[in-house]
Amino acid sequence: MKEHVADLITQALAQLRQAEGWPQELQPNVQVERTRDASHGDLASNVALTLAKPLKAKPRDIAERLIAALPASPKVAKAEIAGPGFINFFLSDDAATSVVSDILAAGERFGHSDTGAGEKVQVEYVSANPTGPLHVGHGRGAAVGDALCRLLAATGYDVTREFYYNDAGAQIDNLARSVQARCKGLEPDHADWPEDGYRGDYIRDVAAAYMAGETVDAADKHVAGAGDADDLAAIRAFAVAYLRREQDLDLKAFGVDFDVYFLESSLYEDGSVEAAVQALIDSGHTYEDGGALWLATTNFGDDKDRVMRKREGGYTYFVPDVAYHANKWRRGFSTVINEQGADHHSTITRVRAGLQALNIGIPQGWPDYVLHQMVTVMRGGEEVKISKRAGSYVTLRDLIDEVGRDATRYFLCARSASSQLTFDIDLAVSQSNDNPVYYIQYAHARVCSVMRKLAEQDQSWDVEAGCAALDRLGEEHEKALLKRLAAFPELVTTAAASREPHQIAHYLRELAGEFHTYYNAHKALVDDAALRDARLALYAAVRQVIANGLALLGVSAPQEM
RNA sequence: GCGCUCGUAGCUCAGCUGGAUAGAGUACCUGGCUACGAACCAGGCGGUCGGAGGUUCAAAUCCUCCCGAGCGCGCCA
Repeated sequence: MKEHVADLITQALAQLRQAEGWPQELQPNVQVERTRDASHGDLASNVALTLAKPLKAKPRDIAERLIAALPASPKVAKAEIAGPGFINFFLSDDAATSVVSDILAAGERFGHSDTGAGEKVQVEYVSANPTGPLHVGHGRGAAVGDALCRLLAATGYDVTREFYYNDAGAQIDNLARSVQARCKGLEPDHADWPEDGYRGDYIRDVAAAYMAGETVDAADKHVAGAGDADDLAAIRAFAVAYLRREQDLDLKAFGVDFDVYFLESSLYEDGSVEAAVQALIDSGHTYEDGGALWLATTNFGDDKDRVMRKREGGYTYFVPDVAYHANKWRRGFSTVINEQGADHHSTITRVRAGLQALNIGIPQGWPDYVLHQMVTVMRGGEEVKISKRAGSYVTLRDLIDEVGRDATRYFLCARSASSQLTFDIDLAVSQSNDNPVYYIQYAHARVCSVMRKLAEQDQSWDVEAGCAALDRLGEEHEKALLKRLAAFPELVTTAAASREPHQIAHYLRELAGEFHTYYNAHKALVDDAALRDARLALYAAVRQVIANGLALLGVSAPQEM
């Protein structure tokens, strides 16, 4: 509809270039937007305002001529000048109500598009180190990353979801030593406890399982506890498998899946790290200093050069990271989005610099990043920091157990990722009008309930009858709903393009609110059969869009609550 | 000190990427179930958009400088 109106304006402009002698080179970018205020019509354009300067004329005069030159359209009832020179368009009744039949015809695909044209996109998210349970921060990454994948898939991209396991670094050695210490009965405050060891209670659980000879199934591996407290390699393998399993269970409970689990260790095993190092050396951007090998990332915009190989030997984390991203590029992902906590933002410049240094055709600014800020958890007006399981932070499992999957997912992706998030447990668990998740789900359940009621009254309704009677919709509340519903497809497109799932959450709150208002103002089950059919069609359309929107967030749409 | 993010109603946050009178929820006050589900609705109260300049027809939005908050700034990952 936006395109249609923009097209009308463009035609009017073309005519005025002829009739009024307006300059041929006058080719403004015609913008048409949905209005916020119903008194401003359905769509509005600011072209006249942008033309005022080049034409040296008053915006309102220009608007007047444009309106006079607009071709007639069955979709537009009227166009009028408003304010400083806006042109407001009021849709015809047919054009406004047609969205209902569109929605009911498209079903769960309404709002979906082929914008992405099948382009391969990879989203890497969560990527937690296998050194402990997932915490709230990982939960935010999981909720945002998953919603992002759903948005991209809905807009026609071929999405690969990937989880990167940092299973090869010093922290894993630290994990192994921590578990070993527990195997030997040491407590974190003991003099022989490893420096910077992991102190959480879960380490004790891992040690106990190892000593008891339990078998852990994680991914495609089966690892049995050897029960030998002196076998560090065995402890290490067992601990990693154990914690991976725990994380997998957390993610499963959260309803988050991945297509690829990529192991950092595999980059060492298959020679990718060595190959990347050699390629960087060959690029001429490396040098030796102080016994270490450096990459001159300052050649690519970094504020200081970075160490690749330490004086004592061994590569820094940065090197496999470059190898990993080169691997992503070679797998054909023209777009890669890394969803991470903002505390890792400093790696962005250096990874991109490393990829530029490789000189294998990777564009500058590749890959994309979506960074989420910290989450603080509140309960009873106070910040919660302690978790029984982890010893130091609130785990994702704690949250899911306490407030449920739907509320957790909704709260974690309902805010813009770039803002710090306060997760209010009291609000999330409240089954009352305080809780936006239930508010939205309730709107969906309400429509289902009305449909059930209809069946109880032994009456029937179908899409065809509803769509045939749409001209009966004319109440202000109905117009508002129609307008809101019509905005959904472009919302999905812009939310995907700007990588902002929270836009969907915000939209759903508004749609649900308008539906509840309408529901209270007008009954659907009226004696006038045609009016009833039309209103039920609108109900069904609202239900469909709520279901589709919630699906993009990974939140369920219950039939009853 | 440098970099990234943020600062909007008492509180939690939107603000469609520069548009019209800055919006929701919550809290507080007032009303509405003999009702297609009250997990709901209607009304009221509440703002120098952190501050100051600048850009232009138009700035919460873009630029500069301050103030404040969070996160980074390792031969850790």
